[in-house]
Amino acid sequence: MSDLRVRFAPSPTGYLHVGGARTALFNWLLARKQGGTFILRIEDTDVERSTRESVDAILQGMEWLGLDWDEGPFYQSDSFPLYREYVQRLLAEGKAYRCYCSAAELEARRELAMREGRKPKYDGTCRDRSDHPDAPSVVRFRTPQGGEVAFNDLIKGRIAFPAEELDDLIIQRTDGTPTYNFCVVIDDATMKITTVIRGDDHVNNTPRQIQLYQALGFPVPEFAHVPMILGSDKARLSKRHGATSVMAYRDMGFLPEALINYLVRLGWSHGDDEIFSREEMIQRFDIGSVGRSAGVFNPDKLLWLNAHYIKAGDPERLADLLMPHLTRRGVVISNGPVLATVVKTLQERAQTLEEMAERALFYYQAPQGYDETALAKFDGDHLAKVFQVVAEKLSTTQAGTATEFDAIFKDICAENAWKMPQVGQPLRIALSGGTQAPGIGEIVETLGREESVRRIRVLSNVIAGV
RNA sequence: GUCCCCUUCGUCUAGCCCGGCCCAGGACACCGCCCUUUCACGGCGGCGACACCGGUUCAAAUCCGGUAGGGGACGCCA
Repeated sequence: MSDLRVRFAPSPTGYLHVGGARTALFNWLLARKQGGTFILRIEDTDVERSTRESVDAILQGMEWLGLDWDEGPFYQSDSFPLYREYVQRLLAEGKAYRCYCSAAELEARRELAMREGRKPKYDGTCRDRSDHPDAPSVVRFRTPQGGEVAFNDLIKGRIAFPAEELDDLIIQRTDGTPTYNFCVVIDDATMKITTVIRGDDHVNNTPRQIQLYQALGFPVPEFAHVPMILGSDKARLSKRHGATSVMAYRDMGFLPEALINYLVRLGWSHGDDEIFSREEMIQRFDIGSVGRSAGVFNPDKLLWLNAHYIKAGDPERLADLLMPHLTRRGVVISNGPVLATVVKTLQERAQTLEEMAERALFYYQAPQGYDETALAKFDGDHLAKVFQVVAEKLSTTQAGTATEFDAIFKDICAENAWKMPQVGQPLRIALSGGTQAPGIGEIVETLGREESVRRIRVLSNVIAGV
């Protein structure tokens, strides 16, 4: 056990995306490695955009990935009174003040500053006013001026900002609700977070948060800013690069362990290792080994990892995970082969569960049509002969395993002076409708002799024009 | 515009802190060959990078300086 306390703090304005998932993963990994505490906090201070659906989607994503939290989920919206209290305190101590500038005025000044090439920061209009007009106001933090604010980032090293860069940020809106930068500080402090691991896009917020910690008399935690994830064009990853939602990957037939493995290697490495079990990840993870530069999301590598985990996966579990993909295709498996045995014949041939479902279809639905061009490579007489011989052999044999069936097909080849492809291809077409399928011995074993013979006779009749 | 960050194969990265073992290693993708009962799996091989310029040094991917490029932030969003 250690006193390390980390948190993942998403805002519920959408689903859990891969970037957030990776941040959550790094937090989780560090907590598990050090025996610390992983806290889940929902940052819903933006009442306008936060939704219950998003919260559910995020929790669902976390659960699917197996990122379990020790405390929470906590909702910032439950702590509004607490934030108010701290705002009052800063106000009373003169560390914050009321600002009566309207949003429109501010916007205009920002634009002007921008156009004149100046930093668009708040000009301090209300910083020292002593009147108290009866008008709507926000509360601003009186940020300390002079010197620099620096911190030692666990990933990026020392980062320093001149204090002049920091303006008086709003900590409480006109409607009385607190703003993000203020809430995180209060929450991280009261939740005794020791290490803040979050996205790169927060580095600029860090110095102002540090000033807030100091003004409030809280100890400053450590920070680790993880680089962003980019799309193939090196722009921030977004929907136009493909799926970004964690759950979308589940629906596309990815295994959670594949996504996790992919994500942990995006920005972090341990020598030349590529495959990590959950335990290995926890054992080897080290926040200091996270790279400093942004990384491009590479779907091909994810696919490769997924194929790896499908190959290595337990057929029973895979069968369970495959079910929804089959159901979506209207497949009823009750009258067909046991799904786990079907899975075994497909594990080496599918990169995703979706692909596996597609390839599994023929086991449960006899071919409605046949690959004509593949069939055309053989003449009718040959086909008729092969089907006749095989059907006969199959209906009389005692064989039951793929190996035994394959031996039978070899014998048939020898007896008739046929090459294996001359027998294998026609059979595959009769059994599955096409040429891309498992070995014929495997198919016969899982389909069963009876059904196999039936399918062979059906094609045989089709060819004979019956 | 200002501030902050980043820069090794197409991509993820090892190496960089503690210069020589690196004419730079692994993985994905791609190409070729092999295996083969189709499709895959697998095996073997190939292609392919230290952003640029200068400095320090006997020696630099590794240290220093600059340039360029990319990204992020600048909100009564988080």
